[in-house]
Amino acid sequence: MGTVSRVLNGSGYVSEESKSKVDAAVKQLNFRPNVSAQSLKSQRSKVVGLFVPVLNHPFFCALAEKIEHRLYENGYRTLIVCSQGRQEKELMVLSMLAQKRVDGAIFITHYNLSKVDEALPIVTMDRHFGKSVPCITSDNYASTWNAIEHLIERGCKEIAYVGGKPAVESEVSKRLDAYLDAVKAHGLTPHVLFEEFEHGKEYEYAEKFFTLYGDICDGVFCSGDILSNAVYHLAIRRKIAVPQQLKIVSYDGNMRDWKQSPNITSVVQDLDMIALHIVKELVNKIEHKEFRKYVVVPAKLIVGETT
Amino acid sequence: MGTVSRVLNGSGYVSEESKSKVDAAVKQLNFRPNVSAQSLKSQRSKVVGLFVPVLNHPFFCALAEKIEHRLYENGYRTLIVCSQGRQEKELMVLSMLAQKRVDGAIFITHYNLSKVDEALPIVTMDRHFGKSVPCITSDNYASTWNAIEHLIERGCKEIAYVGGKPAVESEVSKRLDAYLDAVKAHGLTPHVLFEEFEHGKEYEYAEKFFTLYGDICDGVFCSGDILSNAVYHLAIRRKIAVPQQLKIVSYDGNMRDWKQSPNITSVVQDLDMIALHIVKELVNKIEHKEFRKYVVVPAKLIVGETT
DNA sequence: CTGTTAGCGCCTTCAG
DNA sequence: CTGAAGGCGCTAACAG
Repeated sequence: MGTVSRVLNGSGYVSEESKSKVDAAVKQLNFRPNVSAQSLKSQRSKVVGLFVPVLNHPFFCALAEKIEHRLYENGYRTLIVCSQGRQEKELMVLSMLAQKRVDGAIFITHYNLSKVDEALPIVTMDRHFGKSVPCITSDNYASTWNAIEHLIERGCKEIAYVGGKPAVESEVSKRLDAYLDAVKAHGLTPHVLFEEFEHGKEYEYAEKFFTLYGDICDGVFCSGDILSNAVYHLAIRRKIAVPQQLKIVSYDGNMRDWKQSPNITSVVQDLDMIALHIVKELVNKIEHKEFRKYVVVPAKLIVGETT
Repeated sequence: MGTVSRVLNGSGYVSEESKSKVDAAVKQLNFRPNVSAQSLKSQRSKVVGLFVPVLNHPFFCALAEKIEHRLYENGYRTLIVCSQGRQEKELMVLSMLAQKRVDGAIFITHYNLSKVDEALPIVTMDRHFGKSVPCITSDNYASTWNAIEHLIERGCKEIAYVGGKPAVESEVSKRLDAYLDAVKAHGLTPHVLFEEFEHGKEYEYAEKFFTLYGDICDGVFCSGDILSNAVYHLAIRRKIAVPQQLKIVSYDGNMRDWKQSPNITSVVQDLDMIALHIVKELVNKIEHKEFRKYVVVPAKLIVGETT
């Protein structure tokens, strides 16, 4: 009956009497409107797809939690997909949008997605899909530059960069740019390990660093928490004193919240702000409002015990 | 048109000719069936709600990833909710089920949920909601017993138990039971810190442990990774040598995968198996098949550098 | 083998 | 202010 609908949605004119009758019946029967029917009618599901490469990871799980929270506040539920590098799961976003299962999608992945229709309500972190796909990122260049200067201030003469190379163009590459520029500006020699590597291979990657630069470097910048952990772990095993002989700076630093030892000096991204912007711009895009295409959130260096 | 539906669903009789025509048109128009309409008709959404207290946590994010993976393999998508102890979000499961937004729900939370209709397709980890709500858990009692015996074998004489007290009855309490029984069996004195505490307060909790038992204990069992990190961290700060003066065993041990230092001796739950059973029993329940009401998955002790 | 039809539950007209 | 009616997109049943 139309009146019921009006009461539930608070739209149109309803007498007080009918209203209370309906309310009573709703409570009595524990009635809840069927969302599939609502979605079918309204063409909106109020669900957003969140695509992450992995979830079992200090950075991604922290960010995912913040995003879920923000989406919830905005009336959206979060449908999460861990793509794990599988093409098939990556492509799912497109069919989920086509099927109207989700109203929009958030991409925190680094894998390739041929070309995406720019009109779709999609937002990315760190990636550029097109001129009108909003991209939220942290201030990779400036914050990495700061981190390198910090190492130099602490006396490092031979600083290495160890990081994964994104499979696609990404804002993350600016960390390497900043490193190279900073090292050059100070007249130091660059030592770079920058190759594609999978999540889960951090230890091997750290071993590679020691093989290549273990004997010459007194400072190292790592592009993520697991990698810096692995480097620290191997340093200890090789009887290299940290920070006396080797200083370590990491991007992310999310394990600081978990009382990890040692407290690794880190460039900490402002996840609250990042989540806020991701959700805000996505909602704007879904609702056809003005949206910002590129948002850069400042990150800050937090000095721990490894420098 | 009926034929289109038959082609897409591979049901009923369709001539080869019509089939290829439809296939061509589908490709041409990039047609995707609207899931809301499908759900409305079929009364099934093929989505499962996953309720976790927090996601930014080594245990929950690891388990969530495994569950998402299993659900995906079974044709279900994962709608994730971090309840963060908020009653309102906890209760959402009921309305999501009533609204048919999800076909079932998985509860990894420890908060209270008055009484739940046992007929609903719900599965829990560690909690008993009712006789016919499947509960998956690891072998808390036996594995904790093993951990305590391990500490004793390593020479500990004064062993403490430090853990959060679940707000509701939970299988997790069996860890304390095992500890008490094991300590008693070996004629040792129990030292227990077992209070309700929030995620994020692990450090304060660890401080409390040191205040109470820091001077007398030479071994400690911690009920989770963040807590054991905090205990280790404080031990180092207080110049207590680990493992020489204080041995630490932790439940979970999920940060081992992230090359954390030190490698903490841990009771490691079999997350693959747990996720497998959670999803299997939930799907059984959704499809009205036979399901197991109580599944206990063995956990195993992995010795690291803290004992 | 295929086209038509009815109905899933809701919301939004449009009459009354 | 309220009831009736149509249609969102799909699928199952039925008639051809």
